[in-house]
Amino acid sequence: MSSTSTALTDTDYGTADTHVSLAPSIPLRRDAYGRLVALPRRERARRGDGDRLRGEILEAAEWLLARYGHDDAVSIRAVANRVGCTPPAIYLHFADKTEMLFEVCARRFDDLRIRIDAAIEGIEDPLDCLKASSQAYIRFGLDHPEHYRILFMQKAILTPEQWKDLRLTGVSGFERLEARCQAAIGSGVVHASNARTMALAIWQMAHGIISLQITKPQMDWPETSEMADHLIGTYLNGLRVTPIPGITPGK
Amino acid sequence: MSSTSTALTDTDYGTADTHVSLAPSIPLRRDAYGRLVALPRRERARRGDGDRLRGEILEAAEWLLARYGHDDAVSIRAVANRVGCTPPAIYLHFADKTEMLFEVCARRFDDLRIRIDAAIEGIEDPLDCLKASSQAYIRFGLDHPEHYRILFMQKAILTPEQWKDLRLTGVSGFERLEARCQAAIGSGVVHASNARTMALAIWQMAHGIISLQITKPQMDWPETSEMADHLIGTYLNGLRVTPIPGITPGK
DNA sequence: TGTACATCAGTGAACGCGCGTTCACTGATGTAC
DNA sequence: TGTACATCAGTGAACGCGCGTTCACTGATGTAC
Repeated sequence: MSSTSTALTDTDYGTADTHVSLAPSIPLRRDAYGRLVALPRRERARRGDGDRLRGEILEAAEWLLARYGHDDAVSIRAVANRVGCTPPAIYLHFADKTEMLFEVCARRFDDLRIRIDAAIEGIEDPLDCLKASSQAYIRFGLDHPEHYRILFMQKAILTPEQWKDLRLTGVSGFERLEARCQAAIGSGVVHASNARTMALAIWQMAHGIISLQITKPQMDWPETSEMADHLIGTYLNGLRVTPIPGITPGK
Repeated sequence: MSSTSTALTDTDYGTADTHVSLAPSIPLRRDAYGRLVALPRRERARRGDGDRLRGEILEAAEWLLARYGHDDAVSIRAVANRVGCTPPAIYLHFADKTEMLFEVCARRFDDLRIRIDAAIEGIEDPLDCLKASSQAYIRFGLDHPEHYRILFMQKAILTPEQWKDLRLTGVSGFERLEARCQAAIGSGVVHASNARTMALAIWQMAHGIISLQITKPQMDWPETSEMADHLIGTYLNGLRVTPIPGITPGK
């Protein structure tokens, strides 16, 4: 399903409570998180194959993000350590740390498009289509909470160029959502002032569901897809030209 | 309106990492790194008056948060510098940095209750009441984006004890929202399965509006109260026992 | 077939920084006698 | 009315850490002649 897979089953040089099984010849030390990390051990790429390291860096960053659940764990040094190169080598492939992190997240979000397309395939009814795409978006966000946090829940650590609306809306799939809203309006099922307002509303709802659940996991949330169905379904019902009286969809 | 006012017009003694412009009468020294820092200049509290510093610390933290717009600027050292005491003095009043930050935010959120009460005063219709309280919540969040970010948009930097549901829901006013939803259901205007689901939905919508606007201010958002009216009004319309066909409230 | 040389893919060591927190101490102030 | 003493409200100096980034360098590899 995803193009950049994160193998959490990879050897984790890991936490203090696990037994570490490494070839004795590999030099080790502990970093700030108490992880045992291997000192540089990677073989340098053949000439002309320099981009190999770029991919390995992104994979390592992805792994750290998934393993430790916070981008604090994705420092230049930690990435270099996991890759088996030295910190400066990262600067041969990325201008700075921000660019590296952005690339990790943007890559992951490439899958979103695929997931949404799969979710709405074959659905004729424009409202069902909107519900299905929202469900897919929400599921995706909760499946990749760290990527979602970095891209959509943080102060703009990313440069303005990276966050030009184009890229932002491209990554979140906003334009395509807007098109689906336009289709719903065009079909005459709903009565809305304009597609943009409608799309923003749906995005805000989906974002609310995802982000509150990410920041407050200890709350006793109802099952996600039911919650989403209730919220988005009820909103769409409220827009209907012939609404269904007081029926809470999905309940 | 707020009990702890932050005077942004105060002299800015700067954080350690910014260029410092100080009144000439204030004694200066250079720290280990050559930075100009203000010497401690606060007079120590009289005996029995030790809690005075506690208040000054909270004020300073509040000021830094507002001035620099990010809690990165609220370091123990920066707070101490602004107060005119030394860093260790802060530990006489707070167990650690997290507790200090939590107190700053919780204090601010005491005002939320007042704002919501003022917003719904005299409103009879239960749906109008829900709309008004949501509007107030959203306005409050956008008026204090940093506090909102720290409490509701970050990884749990706060200890579990601080985030026991009790405190969380108390701070956000969730229980009172739930009561208003129960009132709406009781009045027979809406048909919803239960008040909790309804309250969660409204909270998610309000949170979506606030948090997306905080993280993506560069997007071309419609006017906030209109947006809120559209979203929450349409949702409530969808729940109505006798819904209004395709009318987008507030548009 | 050998050799000079440019280039690629990095390394090693450091710079300069800020951070939260601890620990031993101090000087003014109130109080008991 | 004076004085020993406990306590309060702090200070000064350091510990130990990780961070992003830069700069001068190096060794293997391919290529031109």
